[in-house]
Amino acid sequence: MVFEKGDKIFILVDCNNFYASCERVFNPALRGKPVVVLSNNDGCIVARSAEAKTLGLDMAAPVFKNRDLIGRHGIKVYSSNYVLYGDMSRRVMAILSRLAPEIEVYSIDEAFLSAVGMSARQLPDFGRYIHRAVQQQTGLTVSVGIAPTKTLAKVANHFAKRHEQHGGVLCLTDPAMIRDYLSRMPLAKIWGIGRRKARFFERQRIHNGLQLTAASDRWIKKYLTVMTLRTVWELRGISCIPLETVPAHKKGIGSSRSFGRDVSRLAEMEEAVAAYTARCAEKLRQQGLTAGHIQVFIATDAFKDGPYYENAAGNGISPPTAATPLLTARATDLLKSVFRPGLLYKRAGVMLLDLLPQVQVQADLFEHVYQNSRSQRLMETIDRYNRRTNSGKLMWAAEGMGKPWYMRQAHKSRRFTTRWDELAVAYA
DNA sequence: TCTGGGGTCCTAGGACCC
DNA sequence: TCTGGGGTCCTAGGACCC
Repeated sequence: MVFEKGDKIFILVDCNNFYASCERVFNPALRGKPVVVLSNNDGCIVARSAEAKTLGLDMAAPVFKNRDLIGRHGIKVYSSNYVLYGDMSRRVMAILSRLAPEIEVYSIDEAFLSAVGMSARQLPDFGRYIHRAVQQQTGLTVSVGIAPTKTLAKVANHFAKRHEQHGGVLCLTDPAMIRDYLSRMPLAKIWGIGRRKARFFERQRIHNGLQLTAASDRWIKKYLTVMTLRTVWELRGISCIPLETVPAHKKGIGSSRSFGRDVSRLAEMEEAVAAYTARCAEKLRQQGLTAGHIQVFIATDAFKDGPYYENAAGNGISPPTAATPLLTARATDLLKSVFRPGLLYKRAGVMLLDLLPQVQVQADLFEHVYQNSRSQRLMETIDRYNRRTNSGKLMWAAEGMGKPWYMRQAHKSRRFTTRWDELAVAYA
């Protein structure tokens, strides 16, 4: 049988331990050693090499609770280096785009591919070819899961990653084989079923993927959502989630961050909010969008004893804009309306909503074009400079200079692939 | 001392209308 | 004695994903 347009086959390619592997590609001294990468602010563990997993470090575990383990085993610790990971991701996606006719970049480290014009017998070979190509060209190892629905491709990928005998590639097209693997698939690991729903199913004596496929549609719709029903159909082999080769337009663009230390002064808070607004506005302009609504939120430390405060305020912006100074002025006003003196704040964020393409705004609001063009040219110039020099060197004075509230990043590696002065050095 | 950030989607419930 | 019901829009909150 040959898969043609209309026949569904999905190939999920997922990088193993992506962030930790990126660190290792440029630092051979890390081969075979346990490596972990931390979240922003050096708070939690967000990526672990195979060795680190074996030592018992959990995903999303706070670092401070694992200091002992990290010290005892000489585990190498890195702050997140998104410039490096983003660039490695682009390289992987470029390779995959050349290999398959259609690609959906699903996240920084995974993509779904289609397999049009290929026979069922060729699929495993194709999977192995992808595996080899990415390995040779980037030094990163991927797992490949192949199946008739996206959710089953995720299941295949799950086993390809964990069981060495598959060599990183598992093709699930045979119904008996699918049932066999589903019977060994823990519910909480199924795409779309989180911990919460898994617990619900356990109480109903449903313990694995195969049992879930046997549940009745009526029952699922009654107690859960249509989303869960879709997941169940996908597990039964009926494809409900199509390949999205064109990225959907964003509904909101946000930037939020925990502080390196508590912030209680309004002046410092204003700097942080200005900095987050500038970041959002930059992302906005990169995508050729403007925002018609802005939201600001601030929060105290949720982990501390005592009351937790989270306050948000939002407002419409007319006409919609992508100009940093305008957005910052609105954000500052909103901040003042929710800020309470005397509280120790730990986190703040800015969210831009009601996104509208820039061209549309100009067409609709003809009379504003002239007066906006100056600020638009300024924005373009700043963005171009920062992009070209790959730094955020041009910033707004409102962001402040010292940034005493800035997040901790004590273990950052170099930007090996995007900065000449940070290239890897090979010694003869 | 120390616990991420950026998204999506669905549902419930209130307001409002006819 | 008697107190509708259906549609729509909005928002807040929750679950989930990576």
